Amino acid sequence: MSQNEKTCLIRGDAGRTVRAILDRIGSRWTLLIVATLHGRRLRFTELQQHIPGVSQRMLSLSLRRLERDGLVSRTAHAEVPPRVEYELTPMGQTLIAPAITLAEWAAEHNPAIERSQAAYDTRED
Amino acid sequence: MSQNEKTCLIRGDAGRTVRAILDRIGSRWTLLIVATLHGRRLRFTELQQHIPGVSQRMLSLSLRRLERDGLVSRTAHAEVPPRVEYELTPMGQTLIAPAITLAEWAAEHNPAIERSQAAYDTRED
DNA sequence: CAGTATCCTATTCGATACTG
DNA sequence: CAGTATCGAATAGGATACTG
Repeated sequence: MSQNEKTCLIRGDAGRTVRAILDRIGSRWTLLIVATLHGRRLRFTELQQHIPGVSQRMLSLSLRRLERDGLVSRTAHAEVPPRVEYELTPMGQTLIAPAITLAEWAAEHNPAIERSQAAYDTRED
Repeated sequence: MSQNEKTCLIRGDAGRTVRAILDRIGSRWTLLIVATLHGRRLRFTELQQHIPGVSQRMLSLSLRRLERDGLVSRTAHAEVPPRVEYELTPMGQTLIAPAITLAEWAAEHNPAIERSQAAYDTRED
């Protein structure tokens, strides 16, 4: 299968799928949460401490969405005070690899992108 | 390098980079434009025809951002009526592979995600 | 043809306060 | 501890009209 055919995954019928995924992982905190949960289970407060800047509200909303998508599992222990633990589901773990691919691209090309932006902006001034 | 170390690409200092990238490709039309330009150069109107639902405004804004990032090049021919052609830069072409990786993940797991969502929603009713 | 400008709506997100 | 509710600011995005 050529790369050009594969590109249809983004453009074609599956394109709606890709948009649906990007609507999720494109959300500010989602990918960060998945990466933070990689290889361990954490409580709500622990997650919040590992992810600087996330508000209770956004952490809650993002976790609920990830749970609904079946990427993260939520385990509430019947204790006082309450204890809730989050971890990646098997499907959630499969997202790690593509996420890393994207991250490596980002890390590799970011310097060039920033140079391009700077050049563009000085031209436009 | 272990996958756990690589995950730091998402969480660590490079994490800001990843967010910067996601702020771009996470934008509704960006990835679609890149995929549409894969292997060919197209004019503004042609792009609009290939990407159903995109408004002039969003196509323009997205192209300007991609151009600023150095992922797309814009060539204006000095003619009447004006003719402007867009194509991927070499760096823009390197984005195709990671995008496909993500798209393949999306295509493969979307059925399971939709089942999970349906199950979650009926539970919550 | 290839845009930009303007207006308006919807969604996202942060801050704060409150609860089982 | 682990959230939800509410409010307001910022941003994204669509529709329409106008221009070099």
